Amino acid sequence: MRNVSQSTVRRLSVYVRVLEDLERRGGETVSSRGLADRAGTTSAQVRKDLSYFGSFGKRGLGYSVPELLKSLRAILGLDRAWGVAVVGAGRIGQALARYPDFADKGFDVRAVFDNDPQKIGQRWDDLEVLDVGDLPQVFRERQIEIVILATGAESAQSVANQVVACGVRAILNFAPVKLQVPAGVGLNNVNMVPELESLSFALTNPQATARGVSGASQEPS
Amino acid sequence: MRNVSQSTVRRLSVYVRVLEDLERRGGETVSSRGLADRAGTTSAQVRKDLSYFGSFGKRGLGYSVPELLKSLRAILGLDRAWGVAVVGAGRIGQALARYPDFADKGFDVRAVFDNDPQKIGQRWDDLEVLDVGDLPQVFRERQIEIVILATGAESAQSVANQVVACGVRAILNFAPVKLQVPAGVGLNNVNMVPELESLSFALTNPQATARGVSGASQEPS
DNA sequence: TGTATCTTGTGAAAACTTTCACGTGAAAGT
DNA sequence: ACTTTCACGTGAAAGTTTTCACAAGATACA
Ligand SMILES: NC(=O)c1ccc[n+]([C@@H]2O[C@H](COP(=O)([O-])OP(=O)(O)OC[C@H]3O[C@@H](n4cnc5c(N)ncnc54)[C@H](O)[C@@H]3O)[C@@H](O)[C@H]2O)c1
Ligand SMILES: NC(=O)c1ccc[n+]([C@@H]2O[C@H](COP(=O)([O-])OP(=O)(O)OC[C@H]3O[C@@H](n4cnc5c(N)ncnc54)[C@H](O)[C@@H]3O)[C@@H](O)[C@H]2O)c1
Repeated sequence: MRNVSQSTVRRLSVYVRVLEDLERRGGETVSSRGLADRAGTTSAQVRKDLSYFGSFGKRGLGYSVPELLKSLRAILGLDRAWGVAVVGAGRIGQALARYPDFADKGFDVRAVFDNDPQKIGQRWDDLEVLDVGDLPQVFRERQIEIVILATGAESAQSVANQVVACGVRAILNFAPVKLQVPAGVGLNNVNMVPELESLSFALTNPQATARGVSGASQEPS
Repeated sequence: MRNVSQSTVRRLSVYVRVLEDLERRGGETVSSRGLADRAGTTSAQVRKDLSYFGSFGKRGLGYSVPELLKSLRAILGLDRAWGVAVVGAGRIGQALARYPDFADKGFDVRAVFDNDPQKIGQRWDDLEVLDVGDLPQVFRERQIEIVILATGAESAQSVANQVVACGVRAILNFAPVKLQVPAGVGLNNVNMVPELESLSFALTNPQATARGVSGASQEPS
């Protein structure tokens, strides 16, 4: 398995979601076409994506829903729980720390940190906001592997440095800064402003945005 | 200007951010290289991106910071204010509605809606949570053009239908569902779980994630 | 004026991603 | 057993995006 593109990985996520849904409904098998329609892509794309990782289907029949789900979960590393910490207990940090979907998907938020004495000690559900000074110790104790960074932009780089120094190798960053992290550390950024700006562009330049979209299947019947 | 790719538009956003920063520091001109280094891309990419929209630089000299900023703002539609509404006054809706960066960038959150009587009437800063039943009237009065959709997944499609019926042609969706919208309506999705899953993949398959990244300039000196 | 230096704008090439199309194996029915 | 149908897996083709590389315009300075 070499050189799998980011878009493929993102689509695998979607396939997992679709397969979970099918399994819940009692579906036994699904074809690349069935998967594609529900995931919003094409059957060829589904087969190509899966082919990077092996052969999972039966010719003439399709894929076994539970088996493919199991395989994809293993590929994405979703067959285990991950220890997650949120740093920055502001509005977005709170929304994220208490977002139930994370735990459902195996991303256990095991700690929340802030450096504001007003915030430290607050209890949210079964989480307590901890002092960012205790971060190294707590990270070790609670086996934190993924950090959700939700401090203000000015502190983001320094927090990133700290958590990397603690051995964390994956950061989901919400602060609007381009973080510098050493090679080998995974970094994904979530930026809302560019999302709005891309909508602004689409509204301003309707002709440059012919993108079909919406509703119909991607391929001929 | 035909067929500008989504990635180009996203990068234009970044260039605007970098240029604003340069302008604040009093920078007069910048080269494609200077812009690229700060934006995390390459000089050729910068020039190519800009070339879709015209010629903005002076050979031998680079780009005038204020002029390029003005041009890019016009291209992205950021030389005006947009009327934004948040639907769904839950945790994430609240964080978004009160996020000061939106207003700074010309995205005016002019209304927040919910359907929960407990939520309706709450005041946040100078926003009041309104009844989603009043949505059509308020949208007309306050000239809402972009909707941030932050309800639970089950209501998302029905809210989308409502706001499209009110003439809204741009939606930023936070609910984890694939919304169906008519052609001509811009739709961007923000999904946190796939972001975490892609980190999980990177942690699980380090060899498939050789991506250099981080710190150094993208191009030779 | 001439020359040296800089950096744009852009075709062409390379790299990457998606789509096509078909050989092949598996199942079902006659 | 044979035929038909289905749908995977995969090379090859098509399409898209990024990178390369260079001609040409602009400035600076002797
Ligand atoms: N609110 C949103 O909807 C939203 C959306 C996208 C991105 N963001 C970004 O997320 C970040 C947080 O936004 P917010 O709205 O929650 O802001 P906020 O000010 O409410 O929260 C920031 C929190 O981080 C804490 N903090 C600051 N420095 C810290 C440090 N060194 N260590 C630990 N904690 C520290 C602060 O005490 C505060 O509680 C910002 O960078 C913002 O740009 C916010
Ligand atoms: N909390 C997070 O960090 C987070 C992150 C990413 C995505 N999301 C998604 O955003 C959405 C909201 O998440 P949340 O954590 O804020 O949940 P929440 O339950 O706190 O908020 C949802 C709000 O929407 C309101 N609502 C429901 N149906 C409505 C309708 N038809 N019209 C108007 N309002 C309606 C509810 O009354 C509630 O106030 C969910 O789809 C969630 O999956 C949340």
